[in-house]
Amino acid sequence: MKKQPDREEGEKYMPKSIYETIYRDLKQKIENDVFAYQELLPSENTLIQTYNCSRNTLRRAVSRLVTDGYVQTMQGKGVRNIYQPIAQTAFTIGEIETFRESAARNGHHAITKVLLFTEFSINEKQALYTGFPAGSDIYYIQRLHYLDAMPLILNHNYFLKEAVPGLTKEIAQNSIYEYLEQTLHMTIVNSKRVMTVEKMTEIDEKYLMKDVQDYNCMAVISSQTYNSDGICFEYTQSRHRPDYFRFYDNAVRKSV
Amino acid sequence: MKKQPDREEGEKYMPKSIYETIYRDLKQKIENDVFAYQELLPSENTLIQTYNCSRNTLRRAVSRLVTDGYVQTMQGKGVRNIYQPIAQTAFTIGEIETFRESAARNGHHAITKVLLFTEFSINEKQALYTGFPAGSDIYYIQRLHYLDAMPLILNHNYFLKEAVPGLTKEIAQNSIYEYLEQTLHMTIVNSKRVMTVEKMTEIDEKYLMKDVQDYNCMAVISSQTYNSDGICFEYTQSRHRPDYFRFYDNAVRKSV
DNA sequence: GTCAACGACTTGTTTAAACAAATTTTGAAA
DNA sequence: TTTCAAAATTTGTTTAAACAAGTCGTTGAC
Repeated sequence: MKKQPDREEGEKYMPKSIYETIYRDLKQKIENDVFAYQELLPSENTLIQTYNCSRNTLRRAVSRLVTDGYVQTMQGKGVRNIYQPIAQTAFTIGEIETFRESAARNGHHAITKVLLFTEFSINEKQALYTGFPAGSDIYYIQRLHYLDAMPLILNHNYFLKEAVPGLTKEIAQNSIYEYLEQTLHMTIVNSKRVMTVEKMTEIDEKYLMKDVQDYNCMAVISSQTYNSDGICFEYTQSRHRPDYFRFYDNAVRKSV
Repeated sequence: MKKQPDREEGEKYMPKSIYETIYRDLKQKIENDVFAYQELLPSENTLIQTYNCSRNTLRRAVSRLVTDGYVQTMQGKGVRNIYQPIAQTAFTIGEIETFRESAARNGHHAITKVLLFTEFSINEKQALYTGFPAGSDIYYIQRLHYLDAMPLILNHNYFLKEAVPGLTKEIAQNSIYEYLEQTLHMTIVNSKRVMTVEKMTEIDEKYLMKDVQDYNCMAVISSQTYNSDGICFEYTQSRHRPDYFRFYDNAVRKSV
């Protein structure tokens, strides 16, 4: 695995680094049962020969599998496969990906409906929970996300206007992130999220919970997203229909 | 930063690796505003001289800060501090830590009450959601966790008996994890978790939700925990009082 | 046969070096 | 002064090497 080919214009995605190529290959092998659950993967030395790479590069790939909860390393013993496929209800969160991407990945059909598209300036109260300084000009968008014709998520988006110029209702109806990345060439870096359970609002009731009996709460994910300039350009509150909400996570024990 | 001293018996914790020492030092400096929000940290070369370590070791420390959402690296520019302190409601999840540890870290007083301590064998139905093979002998424990005299969490613990021998009601009342680590010398490695919102049960109502108005849901975290032998020795369902539940997370955008 | 020591093999940590890629600074030319 | 190209500085990727530490099987002494 000596060199990676350059990526061409419009070409399908290809990992730009060796360790990521190896990571994806191992991950795919684990998902497809090439390595059995609870069995040891081939040793570092073996995999180094398989991929013809250096030890550091291989270890870098494996360490990502560890944080994904796919494998577990044991000093002196080896690397054990602890991956088990999960029964998916509607879709899986866990990375930064769009509703569309997430739906497609799980074989569903996604539609987005824009309920409200407007602009205003952040006041003192909003500054507290959005993290934007008071007085900032923002786009405020309410969007309803359908999965297979069923409304599942109500999003309240706040986009910093100076960081995301030219946003329109049409873009919001398709994919805002596609616009950010493809047109504005923005690079999304990370997203700080807080998950809570909140009581249903009238808007929730009207758009999401008509058919849902008994529940009076929503699963809420509030997030602040940063781009590669270190600017927090988005605050979003995602209100999920509770009976279809699942959030997956893997926690690795740090040395105590 | 040439060598780390050996850890002595009963000594207070000291990181056993150089990169972790650096990670902790930088983290603490960020939390204490030694580096201002949105400012660049000193460059790699500067920090290498500061800590007298190699570039790889320093970069390893910084990469943990990235996954923690503390900093953001920008090729050609530098490393930007994006840490902002969070207003904590009751406590923070995000790592594998005990209720006691979590409470203490946030300056609260924790009490645990054992509601039920029993043993049985897993049946077919339970095998589905616990992940234990049918027929496994397990301890089943119901525990109520109080924070500052307020009941917040109701835990349903399933411990694999052969992996966790000698568990008693007394241990459950104190700290099971302390028993696992100190007495059984077990090493906890990782924990796969799923977060959902579920309707309140009679038990929830009886123990947790007497004073809580209007909510009819619980925040539920179901987790499977693995030890260093690769054995899933624990399945736990944690049912949280919704108005005090917060789950923090930082998602890093992987190359798209 | 038992047990300890050794060696082989595993993953974990650290250093060093070279090159790539992105950005900023410098400085010379216009 | 402005402009542009080169140089310096920054982080990103990869290789190589050495040693540490944990596990396991073998061997040999008893």
